[in-house]
Amino acid sequence: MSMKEDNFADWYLDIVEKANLCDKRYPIKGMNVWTPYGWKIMRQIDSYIREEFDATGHDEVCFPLMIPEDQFAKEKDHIKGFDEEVYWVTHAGLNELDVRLVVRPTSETAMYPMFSLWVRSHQDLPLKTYQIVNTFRYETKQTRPFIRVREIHFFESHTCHVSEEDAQCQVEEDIEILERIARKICLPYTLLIRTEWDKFPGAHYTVGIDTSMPNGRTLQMGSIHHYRTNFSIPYDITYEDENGEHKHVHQTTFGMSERLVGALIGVHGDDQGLVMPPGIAPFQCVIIPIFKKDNAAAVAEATMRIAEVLRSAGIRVKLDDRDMRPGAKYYEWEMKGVPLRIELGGRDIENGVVSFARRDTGEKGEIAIDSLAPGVQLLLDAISENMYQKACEIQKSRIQDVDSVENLPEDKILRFGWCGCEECGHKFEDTYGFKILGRPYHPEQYSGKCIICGKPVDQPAYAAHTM
RNA sequence: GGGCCUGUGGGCUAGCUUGGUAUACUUGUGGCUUUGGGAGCCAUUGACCCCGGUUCAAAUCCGGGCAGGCCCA
Repeated sequence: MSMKEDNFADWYLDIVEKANLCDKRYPIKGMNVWTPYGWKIMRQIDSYIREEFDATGHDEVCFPLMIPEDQFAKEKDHIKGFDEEVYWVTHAGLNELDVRLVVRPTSETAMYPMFSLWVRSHQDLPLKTYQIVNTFRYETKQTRPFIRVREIHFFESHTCHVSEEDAQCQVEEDIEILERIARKICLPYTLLIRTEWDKFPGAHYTVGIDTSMPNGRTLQMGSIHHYRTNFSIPYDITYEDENGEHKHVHQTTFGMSERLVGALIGVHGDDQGLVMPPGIAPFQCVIIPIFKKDNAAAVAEATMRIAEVLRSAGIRVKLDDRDMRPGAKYYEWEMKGVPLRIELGGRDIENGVVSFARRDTGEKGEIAIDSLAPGVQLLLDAISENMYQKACEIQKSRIQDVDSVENLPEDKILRFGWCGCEECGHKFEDTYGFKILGRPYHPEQYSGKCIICGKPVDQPAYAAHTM
């Protein structure tokens, strides 16, 4: 039994520590320091997210961190949902503030009063914006790096549309973007419409994006919300249509966070450490020179040359020329999850090759120096594909159909019948300790009976223990 | 929300029951040496979470705080 499956909690913290992804010693619970390697990973993910959202017509913005209390409280469900987990600024200098300030837990209430100024005509729509900022939530539960923190590195897109249908199209576009991001990070996911009691406060509906972790629990990596006019009414976001009528906009949001980092650690890592998906690895390939006393200069020169060849082919390369034994470097870069290691020594130079080792499979081999860049690219693509397939298989194997409440498997995602009523839902959750993740966003082939009341249903529900 | 456990150099850790000079390994730094899977030798820096209490004396006992970890709802 591997450490990863056997004791996920210790394994996870060990990897975070040894790969040096963050420093947990900052003296505020749930607020960790992003150290260089961890931040490089986050930045790679952010860059790709930016690329995707820019390419689909979204504009990046950046709103203030603080929100006046009265502005925050306009949407009643929203304030109720966040009441117990926001940070308050109550003083400034020596004065107590007349209007307290909320430190944003998410930015709807910061943005929407401004949106009401920005949007006047149907020509201003759709309004598609996003920002990547830190948000704050006063978590009272146990915190864990990247997975449950109080200061959250957060992506959020916010859009306004002329109609519910238009907003619905935006949800569809978000799902396409999500698919590309998930491929890049090699993470499988499920899209489930959350229960009424678990949806985002103020939303018309919420689609949860979950992935499965090695301890059998699910981790929500993000969510997509359709707000209808639930926010545009209290925040008065209206436009004038072609006929001169004033109407409320329909809104959506898409949120993702640093949990993507937590997910990729958990899904891809092994007992040797992190395994980074090539798509977002800060270093896709590390080059390690193998010196001998008499060939040091020639080897150093050759490694610099191949590093340059790979770099100019657009590959993110680290040349590790530190004065250490090669074995020590292998262990270190394996821990950090670099997808491909390239070794170059006297023997390789003579043969006109470089030696490589794959992080995902451990496979070793050689690449002819003449076709270095295409050879490396081919390997990176193969690693990415292999990681994705492997993760998908594992995720699939964790979903289990159940048709009775007898002997529910504790470490599986349950697929079962639920009539959809709150009474049966709460009864199921409270009695068996699973959380209902929701019902599929994309309808599935299904016919069964509600596991509680026995009413026939044509769509399944999913439930699991969550991180 | 409820319960349990823990806090000692950068990391990991001994010592705590029974109060009295703080242990090992690792890392860091300087040097010599070495490089196809964690090399070796020498020298050296570096710690009892915070506040209060008990005591001649507290890492050790007591109370509170902060921080970390686990389990249950």
